[in-house]
Amino acid sequence: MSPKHSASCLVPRPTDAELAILGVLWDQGPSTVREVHEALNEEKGVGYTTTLKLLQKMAPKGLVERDESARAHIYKARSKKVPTQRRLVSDLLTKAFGGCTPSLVMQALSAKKASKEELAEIRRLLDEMEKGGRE
Amino acid sequence: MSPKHSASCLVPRPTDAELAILGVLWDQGPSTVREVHEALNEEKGVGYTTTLKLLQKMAPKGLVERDESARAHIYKARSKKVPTQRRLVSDLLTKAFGGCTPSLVMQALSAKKASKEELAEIRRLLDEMEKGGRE
DNA sequence: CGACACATACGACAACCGTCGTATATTTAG
DNA sequence: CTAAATATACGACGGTTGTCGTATGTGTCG
Repeated sequence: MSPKHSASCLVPRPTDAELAILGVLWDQGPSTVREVHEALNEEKGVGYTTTLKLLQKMAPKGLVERDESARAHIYKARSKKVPTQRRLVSDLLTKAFGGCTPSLVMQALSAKKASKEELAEIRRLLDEMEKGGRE
Repeated sequence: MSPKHSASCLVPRPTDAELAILGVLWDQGPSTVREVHEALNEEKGVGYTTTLKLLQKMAPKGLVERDESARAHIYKARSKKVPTQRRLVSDLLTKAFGGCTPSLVMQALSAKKASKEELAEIRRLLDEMEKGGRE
């Protein structure tokens, strides 16, 4: 039993709005409030102070950290992308699928038709998975 | 473009507690409040009136419907299992994975190690998927 | 210097979620 | 018939979310 994963248990599950912000930080790397805000507002129009407040609330939660050395504080994602994704999907798996992975995968595939390339990639994942850890 | 899916767009996304209740209704079929409550309380202890209120709030949302002909009202899931699952996973796909299905599948597989049988089943799904709708 | 742009801080707020207590009506047991 | 059990109705509340307005401090440019 590797003491690796489990990632971040103290960090709460990000809400939708928080996830959108994290997405920007994951994409762009450390950013000022304004940078986050503008990247976000390409999609939906929300006030600048809203983004600011969101970021401020996310810091004590451990979702982001900030560097206040400059006048415009720099925010940086603290919860990493992959563990967060894994956590969210794991949550959904237990809460909505009773832990049945194939069922979730099936719904994922039928929710959005995957391209031929994507299907091939998933197949490759299965191969690696079977080669690697055996149950 | 088949006018099939899209399922229920008026129905709001069920919250965690609502999803737990829907799970019971999907399993047991139409049930009284007490039946739902007791099935739910195998896991976690919550007051009877809490379950009652939840169900009452879910009715106007369209998540459940109720038959008040008997003294003990009978509640019945109105949002079906598979479309709801699909909706939830589709939501997660866009909000947390940028629509990249293989990434979601990969995280799903590494979140909970799937058994050999499950992996085989997923493979079967992929076969069917490739045989069926081509993009 | 003075005015304006821009940064953070922070209180307020409406909506929602899950929780429960209590009131009230109805059935059932004795 | 009366009392206990059981059902629904519903108000209330503490916590969270996402939204914003406003106050205030700090650069910058003419």
